[in-house]
Amino acid sequence: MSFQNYLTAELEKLGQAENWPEFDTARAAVEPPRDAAHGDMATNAAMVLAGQVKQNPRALGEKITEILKNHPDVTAAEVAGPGFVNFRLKPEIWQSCLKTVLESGTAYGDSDIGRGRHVNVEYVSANPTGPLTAGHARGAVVGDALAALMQKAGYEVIREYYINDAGAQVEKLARSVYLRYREALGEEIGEIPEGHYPGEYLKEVGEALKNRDCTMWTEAEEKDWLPVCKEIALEMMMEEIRRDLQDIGIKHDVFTSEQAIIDAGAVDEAFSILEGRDLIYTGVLEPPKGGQRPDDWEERPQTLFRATEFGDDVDRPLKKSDGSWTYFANDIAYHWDKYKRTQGALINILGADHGGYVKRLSAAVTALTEGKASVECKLCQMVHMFDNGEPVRMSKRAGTFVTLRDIIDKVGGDVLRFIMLTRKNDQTLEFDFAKVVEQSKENPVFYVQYAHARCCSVLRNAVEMFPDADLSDAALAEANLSLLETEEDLALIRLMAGWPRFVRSAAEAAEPHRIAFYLQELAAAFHAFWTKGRGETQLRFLLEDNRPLSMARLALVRSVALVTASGLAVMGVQPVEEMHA
RNA sequence: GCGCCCGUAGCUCAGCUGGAUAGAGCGUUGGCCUCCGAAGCCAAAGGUCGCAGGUUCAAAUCCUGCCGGGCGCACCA
Repeated sequence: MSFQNYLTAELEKLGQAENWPEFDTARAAVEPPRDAAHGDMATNAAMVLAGQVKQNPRALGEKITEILKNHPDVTAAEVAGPGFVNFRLKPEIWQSCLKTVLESGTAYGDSDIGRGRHVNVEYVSANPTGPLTAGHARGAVVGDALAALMQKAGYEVIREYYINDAGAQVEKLARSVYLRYREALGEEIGEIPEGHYPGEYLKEVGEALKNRDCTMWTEAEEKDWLPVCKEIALEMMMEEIRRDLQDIGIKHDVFTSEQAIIDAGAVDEAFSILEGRDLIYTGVLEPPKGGQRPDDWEERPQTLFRATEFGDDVDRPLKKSDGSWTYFANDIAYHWDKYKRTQGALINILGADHGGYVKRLSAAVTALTEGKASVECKLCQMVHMFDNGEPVRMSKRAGTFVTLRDIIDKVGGDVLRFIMLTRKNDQTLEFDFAKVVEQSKENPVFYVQYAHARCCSVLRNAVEMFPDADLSDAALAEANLSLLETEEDLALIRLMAGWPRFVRSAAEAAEPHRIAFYLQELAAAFHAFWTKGRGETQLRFLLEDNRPLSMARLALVRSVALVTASGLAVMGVQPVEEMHA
């Protein structure tokens, strides 16, 4: 029985015995205290209940102390501060945690809080009009790590990519490709005109079209070559995007095409549902006040969705002036489709520049599903690129920007992934090409990997020292773990014992970056232990003349490696076993 | 003008969904290599948690209003 349940049950009894008024223990928690010096576990129950049952918190704390002391695993308990009850557990409780780690491997920390429920994580979803950039990289990593985290927490996860292959942007793309096609045929095209994508990356698309169709389209009209250019451009761009993603270990389960959603009539369907609920009307929007008023603003009636009824600031247009659907209308249909397919929660990972979009989207989802579902949008703030402290100049208009491919080539996927998770998603992130490959403690990637490598190194040395010993995880799990009784041993064990709790709360908060911070903390504790062993022989992992303790310490070291690997797996980073200069 | 996000040590950032004396890295100062990897560790100094109210046993955390910075603001995606 958990301490939480034990305590609530005992408090119920006490309440009856002492004739307390009605009380609620929901906010009474049993948790490890923030400061380990306070003990192994602590509860705020006395403070939560004091007001409800009209008793002095410290006096109530004394009674709770007695209750806890009766628990077989508790060795000591005391009231502290304003009414906390701190208590200590038998060392065996902690030591046995290592056995669990060794038996579970990297599955340690898995939980079932998701209870198999479905969650759809949509991420990247970059326009297929160019290569993925540094900004996309962040969303890609955050989304993928979140998906892995939810999986570890017991959710059934669908990883999805929405391809914006309809609308004006892809037509612009197609026209740009047509220019490159004519260029490939030897024509002098000069400067790429306004309203086209200037990037060099389209040259190879034009080239490919030339190689396939020769001069077939040179004399054709736009209505004939446009679909051709569009198709080949989309195909090649998506291929490149998939390849980039694959090279950082990202593979989506589902790619959904915006055009396919439209073609399937899903937009009409969603529209008529909303219309049936009287959520569509024709009206005139006010222009935005203040400095940002567009100069080409024309006041005219539009087909609007009553987003304001669901918390948005204004009602939102569903049709453009030419009568076609807006992006938003398509997106409503897409989310309706996604909801029907997913049968569960929807999470979108978006760039910060889409911040103004989330209210209308959740309004639409709430409206369509009649409140049965909602979409949670996580916004990733911008990534600022540096090289050794110098900002890397980027200009979208000139077509010069740092691509995901650049980063992979320069620092590799593991570094990229780790660094992208070293900030909370709504915090801007600095990415410095020079710093992220530095081999020192200020680089968290290195610091954590180094800890893992050191663990592996100890295990390699153990083979030398005890050639006849069975050092498999199963064997180490049977070591005499009660020998791990120093404060240093227990500190490390406590940290690892908290891993499952940590994973759960990170999953509940949908914050994968926390994993990176946990791993740094674990690495720090391990490095500290290591260094202490240099001075105090008894704190070394391997003691030639003390085989039982060595085996127990190996169980500890191996556990550190496994927990680290377990965390890195969520982040999608490969643990390294050796690092040499 | 409106909406969303951010404001915590000199700098870059955590802070486990309201808990005890607010933490880490860099930088500064001073220590630790006959011994498992010193690419590491230990210690010291450094804070009105942007400001002002409010909620309660308890606020960096929740609410309101300001101040400062970022992003966005019909028919783009």
